[in-house]
Amino acid sequence: MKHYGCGMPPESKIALERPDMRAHVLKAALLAIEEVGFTRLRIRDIADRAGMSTGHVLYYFGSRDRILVSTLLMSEADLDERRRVELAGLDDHAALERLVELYLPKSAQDVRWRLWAQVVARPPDDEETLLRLDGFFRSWAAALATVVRRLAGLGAEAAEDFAVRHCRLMDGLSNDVLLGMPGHDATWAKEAVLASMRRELP
Amino acid sequence: MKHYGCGMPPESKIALERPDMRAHVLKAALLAIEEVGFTRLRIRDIADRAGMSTGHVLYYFGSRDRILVSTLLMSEADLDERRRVELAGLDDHAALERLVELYLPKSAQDVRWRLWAQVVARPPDDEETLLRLDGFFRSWAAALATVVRRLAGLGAEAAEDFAVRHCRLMDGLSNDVLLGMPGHDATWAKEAVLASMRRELP
DNA sequence: TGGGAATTTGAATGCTACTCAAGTTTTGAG
DNA sequence: CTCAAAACTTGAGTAGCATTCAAATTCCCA
Repeated sequence: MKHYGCGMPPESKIALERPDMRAHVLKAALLAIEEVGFTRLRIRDIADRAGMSTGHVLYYFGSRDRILVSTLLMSEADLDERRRVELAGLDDHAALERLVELYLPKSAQDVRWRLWAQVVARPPDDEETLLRLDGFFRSWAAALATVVRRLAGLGAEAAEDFAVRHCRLMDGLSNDVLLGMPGHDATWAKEAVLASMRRELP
Repeated sequence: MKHYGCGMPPESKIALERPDMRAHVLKAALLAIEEVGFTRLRIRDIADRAGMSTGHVLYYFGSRDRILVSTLLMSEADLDERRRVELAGLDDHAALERLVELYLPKSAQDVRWRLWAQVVARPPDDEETLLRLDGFFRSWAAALATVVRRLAGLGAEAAEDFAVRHCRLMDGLSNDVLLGMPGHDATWAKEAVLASMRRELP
């Protein structure tokens, strides 16, 4: 677990010397978002919680947007690991439901999903970051494909197609959860996905 | 076509007297976004193009966020009308494809979708605006349901379910288009949706 | 141990949303 | 028609934020 982000010192040639410091800042960022809320988040809030100055945070990450996308990458990496651990101990039926729960936002304030919304609204311009984000999506789809393959005896290709379509569906449903659309809470989203899955699975 | 937004003068009791003025500002906002780009958009850019002061724009709309959400509402209302007109002249098969084209973003810079991304990242807090946004979603789903009902002879309920699922799928795919994910352009998104639709339609 | 590179700071900069006091125009009651 | 209240309009002012930067400190290794 290292080297999440993409920032670098002004005229950099080589990434910074202390990846620990970067991870430390990103954890502070998560904490800050939870405490002050996403819309009120200032770099100052992150710096305070990381025990350093605002200038120093920007020295490592270059811009506010890069802090946020790096925080998302860390958050996805952590959840990727957590998913692996949790699903290993469940039977296929329970694993399917748990995967959906882990993927979807827990509420309109869900930090990981607020970060996604932020990144979609102000996308990074470097391809490497985009590919890393896509990698996490693929990891989710692969995990879902594995589960439904065993669960429904689908072929590899059919399972992959099913998985990708339903991950995209969850992305779409998440928009409404993030908007706080009346009646469209986390439970609604979960039921909608599972209903769609049951259409195709026996 | 009137009364798109939700802003009001400071201690308002009644909405502003000149809805024309509001529509005028919102058209200026669309123009400004196209010209200066979404990320660089300042209220000043909108005010200049509307031929008024920044203070006046804010007098009508209250905040930058409200301008943007109102612009989205206008954009959706226009597209709603345009969809109605265009689809009326097409056979069911062509209408299905055209509806998908109209719904999806045309590129990563698609103004309507950039507005959606912005609104999801900073959601409005008043329920009325949320319900109006939801109304446009429902309108899209209803239009799609009508087409597939005729096209595939589905029952009303099945068509509605099909339509809602595929609109959500398009929402999810749009995220990748907006991100500028390599290879995931407007054409990719369109093909992905149509492929999913063909799975269920004869 | 000396010096260059990396790190760290917080004050300065600059930009932008938002406020406001002061006018101008519109409206409608009488 | 009259005139005062309400609505409208302005641009200068305020405040808050991301970002820059010059200077100070620490680290590294030859």
